Amino acid sequence: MAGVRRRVPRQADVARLAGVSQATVSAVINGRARESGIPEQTVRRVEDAVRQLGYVANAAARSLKGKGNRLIGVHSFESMFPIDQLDFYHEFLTGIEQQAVADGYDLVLFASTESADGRRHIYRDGTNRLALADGSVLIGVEHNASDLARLAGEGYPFVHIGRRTVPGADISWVSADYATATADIVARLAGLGHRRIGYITCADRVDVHLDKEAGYRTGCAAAGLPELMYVIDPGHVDDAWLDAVLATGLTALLLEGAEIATLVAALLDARGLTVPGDLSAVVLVNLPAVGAPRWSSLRIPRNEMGRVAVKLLIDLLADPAPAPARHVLLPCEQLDDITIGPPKG
Amino acid sequence: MAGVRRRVPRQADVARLAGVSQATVSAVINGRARESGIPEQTVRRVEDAVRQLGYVANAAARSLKGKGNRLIGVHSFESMFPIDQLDFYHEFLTGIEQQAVADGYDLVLFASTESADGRRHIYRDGTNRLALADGSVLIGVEHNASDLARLAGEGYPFVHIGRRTVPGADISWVSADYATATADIVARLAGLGHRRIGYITCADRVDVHLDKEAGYRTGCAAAGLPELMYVIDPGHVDDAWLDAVLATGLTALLLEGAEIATLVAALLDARGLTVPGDLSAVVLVNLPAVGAPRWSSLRIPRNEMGRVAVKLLIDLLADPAPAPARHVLLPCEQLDDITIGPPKG
DNA sequence: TCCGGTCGCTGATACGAATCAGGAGACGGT
DNA sequence: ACCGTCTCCTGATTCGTATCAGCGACCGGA
Repeated sequence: MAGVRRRVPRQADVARLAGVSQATVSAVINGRARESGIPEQTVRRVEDAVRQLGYVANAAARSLKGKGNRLIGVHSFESMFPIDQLDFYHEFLTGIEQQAVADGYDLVLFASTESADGRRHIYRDGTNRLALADGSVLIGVEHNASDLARLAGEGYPFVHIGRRTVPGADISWVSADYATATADIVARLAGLGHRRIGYITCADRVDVHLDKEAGYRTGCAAAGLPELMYVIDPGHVDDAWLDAVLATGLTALLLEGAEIATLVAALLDARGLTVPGDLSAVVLVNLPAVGAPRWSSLRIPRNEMGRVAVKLLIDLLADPAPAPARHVLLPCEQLDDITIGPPKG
Repeated sequence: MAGVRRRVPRQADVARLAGVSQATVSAVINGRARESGIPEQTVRRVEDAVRQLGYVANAAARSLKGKGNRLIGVHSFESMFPIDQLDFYHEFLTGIEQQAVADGYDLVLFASTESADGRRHIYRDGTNRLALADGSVLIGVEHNASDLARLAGEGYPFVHIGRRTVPGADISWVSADYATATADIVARLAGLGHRRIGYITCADRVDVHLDKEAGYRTGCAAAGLPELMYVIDPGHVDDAWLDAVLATGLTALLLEGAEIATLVAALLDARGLTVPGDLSAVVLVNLPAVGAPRWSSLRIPRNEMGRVAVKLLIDLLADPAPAPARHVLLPCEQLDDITIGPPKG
């Protein structure tokens, strides 16, 4: 850092240098020069002064006046770059960044809101730090319904990545169309001749799980198949449980997540059962590269979700009137067919 | 965003409800009640009013009043979340985020500065968007010396990740101690009996490469070994080249990067030579999980570099006087020994 | 009775940018 | 000479919060 650390220049400094008033500087900077009847020559003088001083508008002052500062917040309810979830946030962020680049926005990653337990809060010490940004994209499997409701109640513009329903609040979100994807998979299996398709899920279900469940039901109904749902506690699944499940004559399995898939894969393996030889299987999430069986799965369009969330948010920002919440469902591809086959026997 | 958009309450509203002045509300909210001599009873009245109205401090007004935004910028000279460089930025960002969390800062990822060619600039239209943040961390293998010099000249506080020397400017940076690590590896190989240790590098060397080169020279000098440097153009390396190199009696190789390592590995493989049986090899970068030979390599402490960069920046921010640039070298571990062995024969 | 000293607050002001009402000066018309 | 109009700009005010100087009331001591 060479040289003297001069005070950050303000509009007043620019004005002094250009020999005009602060109000004129503001007009020029905000492109209101023409309509304010400021001649080209003065505009140039101001612009030169801006360049010479390296003036940049103070974000706080700008948003205090109710103006945007081309800043989009990104808030997650846990650390954004955790080692063990590298892929998870990364893909969303990629999409978010791409769209921000395209629209000329910068991103604010809210990190200051983390409390001692590692959770992140929207409201902290009575302040809503998100207010610094023009609007925010919220991501997170976890969520704090009351914070979300409060944020929506304040009229703060935000878009949630992942479907979220909060009683009493209408929230804009972008989600993957799990329901349709799941129903399609059921249809596909039914088309191959499967008559008894099971769905294994976990006990603490949030919105995203409910979507898949609904899709499963729809798919079964459409194909005239029975619903065979198994709500399990991953800690208490053993051979006996598998026996009971297989005894019902299942020929195909949908599995809610990577953890469940890993568990079931181990049990099947111990039993000497093969996939898809003995049983077809599809996992309803993006599988991590390691630590999960290599089964057919869904491709959740995380990059697109990030992009669309930002696009949607910018739409909301452009609309000065309080617009109704908007919801976007993005199609969810089914990834390869390696563990889908005809029913055995 | 449902419902009536009622005005967000301010301190004045709280004050009216509690029957005190706005200044009193401010004092209570900022924990200055005791020192301002406000009795417990009044504090409670104010707190009740805060709860009743759901008052939340306006972050913009707050930081307008204070001097900083508690915003740290992160600028890279290319897209921050590129698919093909996932690991590269990710680890730095992890460290940066961790330290930001620890110190209660938020991060601004500058995305708006990207031009059509995908490069990112500090100065756009003559203005410096980085000024939005209190200070910034710059990352990037590429760099624009004149932009850096200008930024330093303006007195803008920043820390570069990776050693950078720019003529005429004194730049704070955090780097890995490549020189020591490289010298150590040479010493280690010499200790195993190697007498002819080669160093293969590329033509367009920047600061980081020069550090390793210096370390190599130091190591050779300390062990009394000859310097055997090969500056190659990755596009023009073939069997003939390998013949020439091997003819000099090399028993160990240091390789500048993953690309060079991959290339040499292919040539050795074609020749039926094994590592470390025929030749010991160490790569002087973090190797990617795929697309490179699994050779011994350096572990570049990217996470720590990110953390220390933020810490250093916050130090600089805390110091109102123009501090001299500061430089930090972090130790660089050598990762496993799988391709290091005694010289053949 | 008057002075000095807390206590418990309040009023005024500053932060930096946006906005609006208005004003000085030039110019043309009568 | 006077009015109206147009051009080009300025002063004053606003946003919500933090902070500081200071003020009235009350109390104890002389």
